Amino acid sequence: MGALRTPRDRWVEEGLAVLAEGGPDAVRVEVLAKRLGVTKGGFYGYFADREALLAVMLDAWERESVQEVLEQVEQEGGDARTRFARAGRLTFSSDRLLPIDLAIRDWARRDEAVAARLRRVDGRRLAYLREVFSALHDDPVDVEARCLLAFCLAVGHHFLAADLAGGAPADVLARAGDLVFGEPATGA
Amino acid sequence: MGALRTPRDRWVEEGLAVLAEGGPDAVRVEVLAKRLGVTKGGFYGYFADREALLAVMLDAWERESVQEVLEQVEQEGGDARTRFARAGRLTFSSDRLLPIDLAIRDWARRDEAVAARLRRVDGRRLAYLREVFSALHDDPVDVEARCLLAFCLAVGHHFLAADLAGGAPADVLARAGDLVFGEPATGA
Amino acid sequence: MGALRTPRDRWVEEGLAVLAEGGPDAVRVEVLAKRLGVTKGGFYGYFADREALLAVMLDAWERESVQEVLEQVEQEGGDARTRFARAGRLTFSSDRLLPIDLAIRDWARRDEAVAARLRRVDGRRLAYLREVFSALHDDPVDVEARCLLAFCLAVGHHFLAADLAGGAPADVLARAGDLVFGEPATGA
Amino acid sequence: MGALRTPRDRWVEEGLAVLAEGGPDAVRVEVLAKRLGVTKGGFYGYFADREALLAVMLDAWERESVQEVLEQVEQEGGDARTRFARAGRLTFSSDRLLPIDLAIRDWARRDEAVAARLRRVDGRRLAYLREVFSALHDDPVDVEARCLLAFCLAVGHHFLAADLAGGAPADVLARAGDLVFGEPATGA
DNA sequence: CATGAATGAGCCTTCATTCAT
DNA sequence: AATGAATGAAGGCTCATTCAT
Repeated sequence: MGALRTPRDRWVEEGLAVLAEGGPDAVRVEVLAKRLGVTKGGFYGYFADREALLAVMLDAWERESVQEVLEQVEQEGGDARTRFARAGRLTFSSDRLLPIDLAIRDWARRDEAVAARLRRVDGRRLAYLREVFSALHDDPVDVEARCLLAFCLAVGHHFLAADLAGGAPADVLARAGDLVFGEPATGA
Repeated sequence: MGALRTPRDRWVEEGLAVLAEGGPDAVRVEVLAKRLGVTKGGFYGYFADREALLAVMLDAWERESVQEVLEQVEQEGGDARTRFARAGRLTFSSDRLLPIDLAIRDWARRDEAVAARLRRVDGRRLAYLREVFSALHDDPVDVEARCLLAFCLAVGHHFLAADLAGGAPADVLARAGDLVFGEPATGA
Repeated sequence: MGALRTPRDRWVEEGLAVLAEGGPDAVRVEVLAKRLGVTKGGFYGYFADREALLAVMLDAWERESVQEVLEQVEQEGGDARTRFARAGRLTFSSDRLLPIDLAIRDWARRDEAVAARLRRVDGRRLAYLREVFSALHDDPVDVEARCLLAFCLAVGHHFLAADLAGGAPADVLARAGDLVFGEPATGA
Repeated sequence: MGALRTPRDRWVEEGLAVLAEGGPDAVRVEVLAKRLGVTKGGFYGYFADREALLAVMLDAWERESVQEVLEQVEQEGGDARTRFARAGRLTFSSDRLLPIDLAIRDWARRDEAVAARLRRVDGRRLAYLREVFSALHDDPVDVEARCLLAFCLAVGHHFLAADLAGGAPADVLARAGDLVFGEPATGA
């Protein structure tokens, strides 16, 4: 998807790939040029400077990670938990989007402009989560608490290194999901 | 605590401070020298190169974040939830340790040697968590799921940017804790 | 006056404007293109390279600063001092020509080809000056000395920075003129 | 004089030499490094950036061209015209100072900070000139006019390219001096 | 012709590293 | 050990120039 649209887009695409791999400090004009097989001089025909590229990269990520994901989710329909799972999968299981998302989360801790963008994105995701949980629980505090847990689970387990992280067996993850969703069937 | 022990330790200390503020890429010999008020040439009397400092920094962090925290927790005693809360507070509420912990989590995603260390640390924390939850729940799968949730909650919410993150009201956080701990008494 | 004749001339015109503002180093193809609202690629349809433009710029300046000025001066007639004053005004009071003239004077100190052109131009101006002063003074040495002084006064005061430079009151400038022209009537 | 004092001074010295030869745009860190036989990296141990060097260069020039010249002039004594001639010779006949002075004059036309410095320097020179001429003439307007002429003569003829400039025979220059100084004995 | 795209050289600046003192 | 000085590699940015369309 978007292998090589305009040459400008290729810089953005490659920038996001490097961001995912090495964080914002690794996004260097020279590195991108080498990966794209062009010379770095050409970069400045598309962007005023490195900062400008980073901004455009964030624009692209913001657009892609909210609009496109939600559109796809709603198009396919399903009940609350189904749609939630699909949104989560699209965002947090995408080999492409997930590492970018995690890199931006770390970046946001040091750069207020990035934090503002992440707030916008997470805000929309949260709104979506609230909608899902509101269909399952009445108590507003309960809904908020479950939103928080779901979000932390989705994001946080990628920052965990113990065996429980990637290596958590399916039944443990499923049980954790049950706890968050509050399935009364859990105990059964 | 350990403000300026040996001059070598001061490099490590300052390195961890910069790591917390700007990530591993920001840990530059020149920056540390300026902050310490010495010349960078002296650095190489203590460390072979920049890599060596990073390794020693990780050693120091590993020691401090596991041994020292757990020692202090066990020394003061208390029931499961109390000891858990204290361990969490020592690790995740420390103005000093928390930002280092988060920086290392991100770093670990790109550097396998760092990831290995974080696995060791998180492994010990997880073992402690398991102990806590085993006292409250019998089903091993349940215990694992609650460990996972507790850990994700503790770590993950620092990587969230929406209003729910830092701005979550106390009652929402408390309810989330209840859900994780599975206190039947909460709803009553 | 010659605002936009042929598109080629517009490059020359703009080049001279930039030369006046920032000296020869500031005459860059990219800058001119931006000021002209075209792309720099088109430049090479008119000029072999940057050097060629500089040469054509000097051609244009030489033509304009000698032929056109003198033509206009002679056309209008008058006595020696009147014609001199007019020539001086046309050259050294023109918002357009003066800054170009000064820029080229400095440039000539570093580039022999430019110096050669300036010698041609100044030579013709000097010949004109000689004519003027010969009508007022008999001693050839006196004429030469007054030519030198008049020329230095006209050119030099633009390179002075003290209060006497731009801020010289009218009566001081007039008195300096009297001294150069040697009007015996001045003291009377 | 000042062949190789501190290594830092060598950068300044070389910077002034290049300024004299090629103007401020020619003062490039890389060029200076090559001329000094060192690598450009070392430059930044002495100066924050290229701008800082330019500022220090101007400091050095200002000091040298005012203090040192006037000190030497006054030390040796003599009558007005003698001291004036010596000051002029020290400033405008120095193979070292003259080209720097001319380069700075041109630079000052485009850079207000440089213009401010040149105003300071020219101001002090003008004060000195006034002193000289006041001893010879009573009328203040006359004194100012002769100051202006003397200054323009000293500076301006270096910006002239005609044969009259460098090639003016000694008797013409002497006569010009007579006109400026207003020697009544000239005709004798 | 004029444009968009790219090249390559040059320059500014940073920084890890070395070394004589 | 610590400093001052220097090195060399890297990376950001500019700009003259070329070329296909």
